[in-house]
Amino acid sequence: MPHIKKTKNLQKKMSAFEQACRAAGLKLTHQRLEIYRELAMSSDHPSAESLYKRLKKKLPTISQDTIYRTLSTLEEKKLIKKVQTVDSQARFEAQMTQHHHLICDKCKQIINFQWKGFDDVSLPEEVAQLGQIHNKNVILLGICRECLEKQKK
Amino acid sequence: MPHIKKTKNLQKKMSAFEQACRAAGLKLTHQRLEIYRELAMSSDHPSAESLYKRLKKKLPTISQDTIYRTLSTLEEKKLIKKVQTVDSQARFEAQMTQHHHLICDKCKQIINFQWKGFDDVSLPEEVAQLGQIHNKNVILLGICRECLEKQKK
DNA sequence: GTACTAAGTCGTAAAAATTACGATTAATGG
DNA sequence: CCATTAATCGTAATTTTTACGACTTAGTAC
Repeated sequence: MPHIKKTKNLQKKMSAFEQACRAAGLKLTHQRLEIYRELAMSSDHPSAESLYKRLKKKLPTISQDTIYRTLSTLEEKKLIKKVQTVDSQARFEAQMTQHHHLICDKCKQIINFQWKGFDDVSLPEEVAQLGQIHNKNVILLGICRECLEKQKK
Repeated sequence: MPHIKKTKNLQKKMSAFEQACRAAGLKLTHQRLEIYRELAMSSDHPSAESLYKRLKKKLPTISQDTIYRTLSTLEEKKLIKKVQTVDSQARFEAQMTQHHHLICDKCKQIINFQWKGFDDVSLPEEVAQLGQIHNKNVILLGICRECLEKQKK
């Protein structure tokens, strides 16, 4: 029953999030929880704008300010991540475990993937000397499987 | 004499750029050439805004529209690159040879580096299957040497 | 050189994305 | 339950990017 598993997973994420908020001194407001829940449920790395649209269904009075402010405080506290893109809209994800991104040139979709082989390799000495590295990530640009299928038709 | 070498280098870049423009069917306007020259001379991956400011000294009447439009046509024709960042302003570079970026959390500087070992390694099968990959890049997040020195004081 | 034509530019303004503000509301610790 | 203080709302300002029509210029052919 994959659906139930997913639900349980979300519940786990939510309680971990509540813990983390308390640890960071952030109040557990309804809006903050809902913003995080929405983001944690999304696999498409939504922008602030699209989160706003999705959340208005549940919370019709929520303001854009709340979305933007909440996203940036959560990012500051390292509870969510801002994703590197070339587009003008910033995009976010709740997935905090080490992973990498493939960005589709056509549909602008962002796909997560793992690459343990890369994670394990250490930087060449001359690169390591550039500074103190906290994070090492791969970004692939190309065309996703979905868009390739469409092209065939 | 490093300065002369740099100048020669720039001249080379400029004539290569002129060739490329002709090949792409782009007219060689004064503004377009100056925008490219400014970008090619910059190693700090400037934003449209800062290019605008720098160029106004030489071309006081240049408009923002021209900068933005030129940058996006040049990017379309693959003569320059838009850099992936998490900040709200897009940033650009003229450096087209394969390289990677270190982004400093403190000063937001973007530093180029080479990593041939990474460039040569091929993607794991399960990653390659995600789509047609055109580009594979590393992004390091951390603190640059310069900012580390400052901290010590 | 002159004239033609399409592309490019300028000045201005609109649109899109993000951030700010004061009044009000709600969460937390006691 | 109360007080304190962070967080939210509604609205508006700011910042970043894109668009529009009039005008200018580069490229080309004569």
